[in-house]
Amino acid sequence: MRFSEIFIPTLREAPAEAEAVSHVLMLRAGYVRQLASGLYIYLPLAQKVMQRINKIIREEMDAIGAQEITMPALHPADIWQKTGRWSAIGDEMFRLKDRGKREMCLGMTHEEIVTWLASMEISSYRNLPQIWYQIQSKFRDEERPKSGILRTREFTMKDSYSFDRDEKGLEENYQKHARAYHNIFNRCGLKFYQVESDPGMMGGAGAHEFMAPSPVGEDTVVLCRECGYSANTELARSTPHAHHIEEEWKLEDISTPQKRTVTEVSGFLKINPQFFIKSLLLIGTDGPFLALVRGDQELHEKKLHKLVGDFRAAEKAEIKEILGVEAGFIGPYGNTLKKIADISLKEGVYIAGANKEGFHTKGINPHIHFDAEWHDIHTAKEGDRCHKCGTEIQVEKMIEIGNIFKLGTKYSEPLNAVYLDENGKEVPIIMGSYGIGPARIAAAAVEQNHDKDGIIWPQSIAPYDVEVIPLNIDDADVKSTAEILYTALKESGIEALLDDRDARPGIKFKDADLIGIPWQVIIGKKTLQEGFVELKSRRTKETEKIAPPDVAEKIRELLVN
RNA sequence: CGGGGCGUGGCGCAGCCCGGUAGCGCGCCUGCUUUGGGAGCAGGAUGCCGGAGGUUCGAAUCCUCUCGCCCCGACCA
Repeated sequence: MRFSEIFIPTLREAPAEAEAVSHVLMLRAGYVRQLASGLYIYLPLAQKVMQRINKIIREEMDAIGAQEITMPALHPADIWQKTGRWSAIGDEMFRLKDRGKREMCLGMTHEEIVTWLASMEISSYRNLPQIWYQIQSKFRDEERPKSGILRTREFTMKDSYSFDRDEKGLEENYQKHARAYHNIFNRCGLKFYQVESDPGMMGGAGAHEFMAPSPVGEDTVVLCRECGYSANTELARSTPHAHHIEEEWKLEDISTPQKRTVTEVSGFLKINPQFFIKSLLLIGTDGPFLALVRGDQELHEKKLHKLVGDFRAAEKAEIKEILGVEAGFIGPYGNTLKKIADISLKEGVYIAGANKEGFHTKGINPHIHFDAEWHDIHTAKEGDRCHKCGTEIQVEKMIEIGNIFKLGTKYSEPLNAVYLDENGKEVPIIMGSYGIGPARIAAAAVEQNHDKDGIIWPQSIAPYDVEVIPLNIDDADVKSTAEILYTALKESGIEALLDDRDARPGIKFKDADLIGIPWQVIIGKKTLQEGFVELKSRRTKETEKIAPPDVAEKIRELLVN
């Protein structure tokens, strides 16, 4: 393609609204433009990148036997009503009515639709297993779209769905997807991790996320370099590092006037927060109970929710009523409330509220002074130890680029997607659902591959393989060499962008670096008189002199590796 | 849903407090010169100052309402 014939509106300065590096660069390099909050237009270069990403996705999906289909983006409400998600999902779903006043929505995902299809068409175990996938638009009325194309209200997603007779089949298809995803993200040149994740409202038995490390990521992931444990902090387990005090603490109430929070009391007594018990009075479905975590830890509400179901924080008046003292002085010692304590409190001696206005109790020994159910209910953080091998864990921000879910029968049961087994017995289909965000692959690739001058695309998903840059097209030799090389490259099956603009060298260099095509062939008058052109790596900026006839061959070699 | 910020030529911004002819840089157009890292000179075009009301002789500027966008937190199927 010729630069003069492709629309690449580069910007010298970054628009003020962009914050994330990938957003700034994709705007500046002329890849995308914003239509409205969370709605983006993909310009020609971005379109090329997306096509290359989607090609890789299709190849790997096809390789595991997945079959591409296309489902509507516009859905009738009744199917969503049958699974309960019509009401379970709130404002995040775009809803509308058709001319007949029938309720409709724009699909946020396609479990309902694909399960409806399965319920209509699959009747026998002979029809199973199946994997169906599509690359389709999804709509989510995000409360806060952000970071350019990372979190938008309309986006394309590769979503696939597996249908099996039993758990064993599901497990096979789940692992097939995991392998396909590894191939896809590796081929796209991303650094990524497969981590355990919370199935959330997708429901079901198990889930993993594929995460690309980046400071603009919205998820936090716990990693153990030693044993490989990796999990989203929304469920990650860890063992907070145990601390021991030298001196013996005897059980005593100490005066802590007006000191309520752990930070205040810890500062007042000059004792580290890890020797405190943070006591939270919560109201569950069976009444009030205390949740206890170590002073330097945070309660993980999702973990607690899994243990006890719905709960809420007690109000001020309730605390006074139940414990006879105001928040800030409550503690586990000296009451018979049900207690759920974090495992980090199992050992050691602690200070906690004395359930007495203005006092804390020092010397509380968990096994002697109170009973509790022991669980991991803290939020894993940097410095904690791996719960599997004891190594210090690391915590990193990451972009979610894909996920895989074991759904089980969550959708097949309500939508009556069943098959008859060999015995003529009706059995619900076991399902899995698997997503990839192609735009997030692109954004993550830019986040992970850029420098001060612009984007550095991984070869496989770059909009073009090579950019040919004649520095002065007024020079007949330079111009004709560029044309000859451009043609030769094309004939070798290499996708080339020829900067045929009548522009100064500086502009061409700057634009080329911004756009980020991995190889540049620079044709300058002086070097050409010596019989050479230059081949430059966008990433390393290293330059090699090559005779023009050898260029196509050399680049083909580079692309293979 | 809480908190903060911003809307002025295509882009980045100043002007707003203290009301009085709408400015700067970049980009764009024309000509000449230039050509290895965003050129120089000369000339030129482009603004319902987000929108609606109000105050005033007069509003980009003051007041009220509204719409949009961004950031932090919460949420995220």
